[in-house]
Amino acid sequence: MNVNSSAPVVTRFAPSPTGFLHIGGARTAMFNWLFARHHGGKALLRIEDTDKVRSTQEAIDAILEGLDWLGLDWDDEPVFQSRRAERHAEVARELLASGNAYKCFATPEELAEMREQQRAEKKPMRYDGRWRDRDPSEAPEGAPFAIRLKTEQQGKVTIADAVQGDVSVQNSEIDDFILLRSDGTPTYMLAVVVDDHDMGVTHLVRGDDHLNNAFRQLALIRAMGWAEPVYAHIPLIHGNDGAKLSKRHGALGVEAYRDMGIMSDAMFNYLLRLGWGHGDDEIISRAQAIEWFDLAGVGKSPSRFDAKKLQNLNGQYIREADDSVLVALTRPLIGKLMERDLTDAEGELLTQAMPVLKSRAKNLNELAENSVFLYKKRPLGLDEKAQALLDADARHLLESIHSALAKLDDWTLEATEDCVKAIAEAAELGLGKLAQPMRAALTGSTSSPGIFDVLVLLGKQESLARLEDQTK
RNA sequence: GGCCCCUUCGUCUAGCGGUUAGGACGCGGCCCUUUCACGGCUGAAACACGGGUUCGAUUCCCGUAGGGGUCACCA
Repeated sequence: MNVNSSAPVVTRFAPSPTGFLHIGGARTAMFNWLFARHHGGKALLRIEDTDKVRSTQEAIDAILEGLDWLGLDWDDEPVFQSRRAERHAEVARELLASGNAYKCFATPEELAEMREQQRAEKKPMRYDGRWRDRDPSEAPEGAPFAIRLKTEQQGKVTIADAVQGDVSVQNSEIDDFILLRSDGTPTYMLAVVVDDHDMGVTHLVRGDDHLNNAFRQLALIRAMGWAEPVYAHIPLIHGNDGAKLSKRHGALGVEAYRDMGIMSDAMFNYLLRLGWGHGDDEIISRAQAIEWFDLAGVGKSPSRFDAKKLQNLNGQYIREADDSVLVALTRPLIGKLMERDLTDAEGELLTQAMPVLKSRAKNLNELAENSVFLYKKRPLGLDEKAQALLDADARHLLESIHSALAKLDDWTLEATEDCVKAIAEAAELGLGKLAQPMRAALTGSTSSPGIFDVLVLLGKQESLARLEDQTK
């Protein structure tokens, strides 16, 4: 039945460029890519830009960029569906010649009326086959016509879906749909089937909103006598309210998550685990994903997008990432916050600070924000909490800390810590009593990496100066 | 409305006839602690319902309910 199942795997991702690459599309792209890579096959890209009105170049760029950000690469050149209209029409004509399709002279108005009546009678709304057996000569001379597929009317079809299992539909449910419009342009149904065939696609991995279409497409494939692909209809991703993810329900473009400071690897991992599982594994690298991915692991029920979990995953990826990678990603963000580029020396400082910075951020933007204290110009502006912390007592303490620290020759974690602890003991105060004012003075805020890390990172001169700024 | 699909903690999932129903996020508690995080330990939390089949159902079958998808000369 599935003629192609033993052939080398070819998958395709076929977005229509009417907007950005949203989460659902991104995951579909990933699954196609993963499946092809797992089997050592090809992953192809096709831009379904036949809707001239809604398709835009900006959308094409956004989609390409989104895929690239996710680390998905494609074999061969992308196919643009709009450029293949002539081939689509050729197939329609072939079907007409072989008697598998026929001319339909019904006008759009006439069909609208038909549907209206069906609705009124509460009957299923579908083309009633009024031109199926009529002779074209009955039509007015030179009248425009559409070409419809002559579909099977008896029995039923079943698709052995790799995700959904066997799905059957009565043939009577499938009407004679249009292949070629009266203006000679191909419909989506024709275009997909022809392109998938011509591109040699063996496995169709797509959202299950296409499950119903599969039956129509299969009818067309059989009429042409072409090899049947394996279908894999993956459940949709729902928004937090359980409805299909749409722009209204927070279906953001993939680049929005990038701008939120999500790392590509984290996004990839999160999307992978949305609808697909491999035992108890949560953190899965790309390489591991390619090795493990299969259609059997794809769940049948829709899943909801959970931003909290994405954030958590992102935090884990940040903690595990190489400092150099994080520096490269964060440096431009800091530049934006500072409204100037970092110097090389400042970049070097970021590298040194990264180990103590990265466990405190769940996204790259936060990481950048938490880093700026390193580069702020004196005297530092203090945030509200820091301000409140520095009362007269605290400022006095800062004075003694400053003078003690000033005497240190050895500006290390150990030396500074010993020094401050000695002061705390002498004053019979907890370390926190000293550390918080110091933090306020040194970073301008009440939270930061360990205070001795800050001291060492800032260096003796800058640290003492910042402390002194707040003794007054 | 017709047709199709789905249903394990709030969420993502493991499970594929016999388990104290496991993990992760989130939530609560405790510990660590100079803040914030990290980390460690720990607690609450699920098989939608009703019938079968079976010695035994979360697991297989059938209904019910709920949810979703789809019904264009859009893609």
